Amino acid sequence: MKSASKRDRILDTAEILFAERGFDGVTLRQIAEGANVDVALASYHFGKKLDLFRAVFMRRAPEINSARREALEQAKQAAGEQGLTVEPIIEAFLRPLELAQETGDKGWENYLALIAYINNSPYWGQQMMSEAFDELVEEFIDALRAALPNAQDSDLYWCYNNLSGALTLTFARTGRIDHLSKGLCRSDDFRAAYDHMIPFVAAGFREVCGKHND
Amino acid sequence: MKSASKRDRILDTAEILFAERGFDGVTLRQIAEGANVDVALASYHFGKKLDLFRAVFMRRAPEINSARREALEQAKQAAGEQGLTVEPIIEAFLRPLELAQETGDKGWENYLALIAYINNSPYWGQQMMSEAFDELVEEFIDALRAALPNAQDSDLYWCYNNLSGALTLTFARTGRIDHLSKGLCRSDDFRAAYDHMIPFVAAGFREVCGKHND
DNA sequence: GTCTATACCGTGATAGAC
DNA sequence: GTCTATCACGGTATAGAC
Repeated sequence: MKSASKRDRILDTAEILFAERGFDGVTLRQIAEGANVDVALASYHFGKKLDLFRAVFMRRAPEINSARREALEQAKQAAGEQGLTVEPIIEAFLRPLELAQETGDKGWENYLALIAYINNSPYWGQQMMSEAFDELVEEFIDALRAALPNAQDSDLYWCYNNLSGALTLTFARTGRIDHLSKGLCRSDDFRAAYDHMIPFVAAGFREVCGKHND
Repeated sequence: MKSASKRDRILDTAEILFAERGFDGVTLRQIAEGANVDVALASYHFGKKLDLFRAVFMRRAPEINSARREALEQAKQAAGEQGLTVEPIIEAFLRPLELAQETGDKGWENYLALIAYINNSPYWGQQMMSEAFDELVEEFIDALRAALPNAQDSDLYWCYNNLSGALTLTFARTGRIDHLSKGLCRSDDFRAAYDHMIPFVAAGFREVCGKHND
């Protein structure tokens, strides 16, 4: 937290703190202290506190979107003529997030926790999440619609809601599952989380959206 | 917000505000104003701000736990000899929450949003959620273990994690699904949410935890 | 352009007087 | 059981140094 530009250090520190304590739980002074810069520098670069928050949130969103888009494209290629099925679509939506962990980049882990905070916040949730991710989510819904031709649209969206909730709780890494399972599961084990989430979610989609398909 | 005792008015107002803005997003002065009491009265009754927060969170937890426990008991009765299957267990876990909406009690809706906030917060999450709900969750895990005799324990807990995330995102009523679905789904329509969540989650459990059962 | 020091003024939580 | 007073801390604007 010394080598990067001051502007980046502010973003990095803010990311950590916002992820941990939310928007209101963090002060600009804490961020400045963590980034080793003057209090006023955040305002200089980003304007109001909320603008800094948005800047942190929007910074990494495009990277997630392209990684997911690329994974979906590759899955389409691999599927070829017969078209995509549910499982690889879900896989393409989730697996790119695993890389965030594998690279050992703490910044990414914090960023995912920040998504969890925003996605579950009635106050910030709708507006920011939609702005950052809805366009890409629509592409995945389209793919799912094609894979589940008898699905009603409302069913698809409700199923996506289930997926989104399960995913972002994992992002939050609250440690609750560690305690509940007496150490059997660790909430920071993204690999295990996705290994269980993908078949879980795929089965859910098929059950709810594939009924008239039997 | 005038008839109840001042102590209750503080709890009710705090519940609304904490649900909307989280712990740090709310001030004691706002709570006092909303409850029409003096600023210091909250401290008198509850001690520190965090103690008030805990009091709000712990107030309704036992009611949820008994409603769920009772629903599980009834499902067991109904199943009789052959024992419970997955679906009615999930149903018993989720349907009691629907009553919160049907009674039109805004307090309950706010309380559920508060659960969403806590469940997805790395900072408050593990400790408070576990204290309030883990004992009962273990009873449901036990029931699921019996219904899915070939399941590994870690699989059960990961699946519960998916359930928990999907459920609490619904609690949060962020309005995102409204926007994403262009009005087709409404995030405050708990009935529809559970109608889709129950088969979704049940299928997920069977898929992940029933594999060796085929 | 990038950054620091400082000052402002409103609001925060809380202790102690009433 | 209630209200007041206090004081630290909040975000932000500004003036000017590098």
